[in-house]
Amino acid sequence: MSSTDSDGGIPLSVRVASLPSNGKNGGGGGDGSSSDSDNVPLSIRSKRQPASAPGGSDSGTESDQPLSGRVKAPRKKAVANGSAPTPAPKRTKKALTPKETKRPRTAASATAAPPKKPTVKSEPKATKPAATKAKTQIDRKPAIKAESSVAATSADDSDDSDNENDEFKWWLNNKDNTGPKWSTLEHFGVMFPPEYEPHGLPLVYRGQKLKMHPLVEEVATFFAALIGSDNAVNKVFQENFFNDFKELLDKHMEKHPVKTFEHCDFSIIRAHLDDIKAKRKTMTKAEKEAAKKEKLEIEEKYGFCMLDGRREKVGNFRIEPPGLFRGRGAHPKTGMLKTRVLPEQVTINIGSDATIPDPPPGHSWGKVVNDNTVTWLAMWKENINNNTKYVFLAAGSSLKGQSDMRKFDKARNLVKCVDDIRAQYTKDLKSEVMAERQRATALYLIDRFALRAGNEKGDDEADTVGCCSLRCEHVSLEPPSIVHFDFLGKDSIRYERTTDVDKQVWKNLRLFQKAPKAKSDMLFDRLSPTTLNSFLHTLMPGLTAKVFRTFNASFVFQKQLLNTPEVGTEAEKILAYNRANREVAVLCNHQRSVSKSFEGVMTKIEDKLLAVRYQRMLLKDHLMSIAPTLKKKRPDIAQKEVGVTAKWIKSYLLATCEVDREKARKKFERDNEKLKEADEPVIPESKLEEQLEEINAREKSINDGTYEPELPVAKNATTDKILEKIDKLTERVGNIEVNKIERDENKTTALSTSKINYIDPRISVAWCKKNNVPLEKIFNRALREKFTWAMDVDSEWTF
DNA sequence: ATTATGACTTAGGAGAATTGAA
DNA sequence: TTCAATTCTCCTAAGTCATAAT
Repeated sequence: MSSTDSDGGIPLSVRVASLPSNGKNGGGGGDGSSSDSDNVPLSIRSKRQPASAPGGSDSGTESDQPLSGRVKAPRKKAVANGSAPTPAPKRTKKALTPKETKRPRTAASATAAPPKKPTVKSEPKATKPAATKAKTQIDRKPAIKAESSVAATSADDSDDSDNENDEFKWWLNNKDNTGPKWSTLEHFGVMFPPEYEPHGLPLVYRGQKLKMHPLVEEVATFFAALIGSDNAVNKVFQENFFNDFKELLDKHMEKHPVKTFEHCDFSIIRAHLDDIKAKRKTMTKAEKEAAKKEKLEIEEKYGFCMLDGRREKVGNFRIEPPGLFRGRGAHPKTGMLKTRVLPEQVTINIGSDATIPDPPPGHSWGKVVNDNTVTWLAMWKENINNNTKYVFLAAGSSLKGQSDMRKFDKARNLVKCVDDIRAQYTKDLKSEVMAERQRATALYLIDRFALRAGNEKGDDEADTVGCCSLRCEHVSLEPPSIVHFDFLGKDSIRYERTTDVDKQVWKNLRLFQKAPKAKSDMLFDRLSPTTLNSFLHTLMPGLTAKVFRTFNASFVFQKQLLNTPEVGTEAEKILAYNRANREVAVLCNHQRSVSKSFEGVMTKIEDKLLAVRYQRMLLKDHLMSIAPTLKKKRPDIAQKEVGVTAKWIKSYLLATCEVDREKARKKFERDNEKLKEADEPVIPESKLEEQLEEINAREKSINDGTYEPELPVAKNATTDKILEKIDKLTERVGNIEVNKIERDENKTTALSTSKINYIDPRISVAWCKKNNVPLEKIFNRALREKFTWAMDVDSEWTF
């Protein structure tokens, strides 16, 4: 988002008067760059990059460079003696923070005790009935009054706080975010995936069937399930998989013959998996019902917790099942075996007064803590990268909602000071101090192009970068001020873009690339996200690099929404909304893979559109012949239909013949089948022949040019009726066209990510109110739930 | 000062569920 | 009703950033 955007007639009351960014114009050089950014043509979209490096476009040298071989640029000018060449000893600090590990409580002693409710310490209202004992779900009724829900919910007049009423409108109190995250917390722990059930099917090795130990078989089955996916043909994936697979073979099976991946044939197992899948498809209604019910029961139990006495939804209560690690892009560890998580590895976080959930029979929890400074309910370490996995509350929960709102408020705060900040970094672009100049340049990129901060990554991860970790090879310059970016960002999504930048920025980039730096050296060698962020803190409390992304996304969105037609159908308004959304998605480089059905679908839409136009044409022609004077009043009926050529009409009509024949045959078969079942005489073949003959005649007349099309209205319809029908068709044409345009523009752009994470929902709510568009057209259920806190704003609210 | 860890947000893809066209 | 296409949900990887450990 550029500076010019900010003055571009934005009605935002919030904007601060002066535009330092323009001030930069004065300094010369700033201008050109800023202007282009407001309407980034969609064509700049970058493409997803296949598994290898991006290819530095210009000299192309590096694109096939092995990850590991990459020379990491010396951060901080190689700070004295190349001390500790990275890999520092892993350590195992533990000792979870506050309180103490609660009574470890063996499975035996805990037995069947769902959260009993003597929950709260001091609260008198803790009326939990003993009845809870037998329940399998967390009680709906809050055990305690949320003490914080003060005024807002003040209608909390106890008696009937049961349902709707007790909805906790936390966003109406302005609570600060410091201090503990909760005071009481009860939950049922986590759900473990089912044990592996061996199928006993063999691996085929060099043509020989090999029955495997269950633990080996399980892993073989993981691979079999991926046959047909990109993973299965990825060399790194295969190698990593095979290493772990082989290790298990060696461990569990004496003298097995397996030596190389290439000779392994998993197809028998795969066939079995396909079989299971097919079987599942043919489940009866009753079976489906039963499965659904079971799922619901589980969700009812593990899916909720009691947080400060309120029932809240839990997000991912399932422990991740074992499988093959599917690292994205060129991840060095992709394909490795992600091992099964045992209860002994899981830490439970729960209120000190709550009943500790039972671990699965015969097991115990690794640890139980009562840490109310964090929001997670459970935690474990995953074996691939030694990362911590958490069980958090769902997106719609109050905890998540609160931090979400805080995030957007912070971004909104930036609206007020962004002009000053831009002025500051524009000035710093010319700083004598290298570190400052780099910082300013990086900040410019973050602000203009919504780049991520770009933390350093290890050699055991995919080589992706963000702003601070850009290497010289990722940026190529072209005088006088064109920059070409090409690098892999988060999730190995390629960022590719050619654009004009501020002249000083361009000069700086050239300076930062100067010899003796190599292509693989860091562009910003005097900068790290830490230093950048601590500088940002001095400009605005809580400001970090990522706030710019949120700010710019929401700001651009709000600005783009101004293109909503004031008069227009709902569809047109929604199109404008989605376009604004798309603009943001493009800015943030949110991509998705083109669905395989895309081309076909587009053709179909095109055909549908022409078919409707053809219908409309027939009616118009008819009207012109029976009431030629009408065209004075309705000039549109004299207008030609675009695209409906004689050639198209013919092929269309012929195609209908084919379709109709097919239909007739199908119907014939179906009818006869029914009759057969009912033991009644079937319709003779001749009947079908008759119908087909009719169609053939039609086909012939089409070919002759003697065919007289049927009108899509009754023969004796009045002109008014016909006009009415024409108007209906016109509306359909409009809708199809809108749909077509939108779809094409949407091909590779993912709108959801920005909608979920970057665009302040209050902008959308206000827009809906202003334009009379039902919110459901914009936000699905999950979004409405996630953004409850945003629903109250009025139509004039601005970001 | 630097690195490691911890906690939390952001991300795209797979598969399930729903919707729409025939 | 049936099938295909679209949308939604779930899943979990991959980021950011603050803070603890060294």
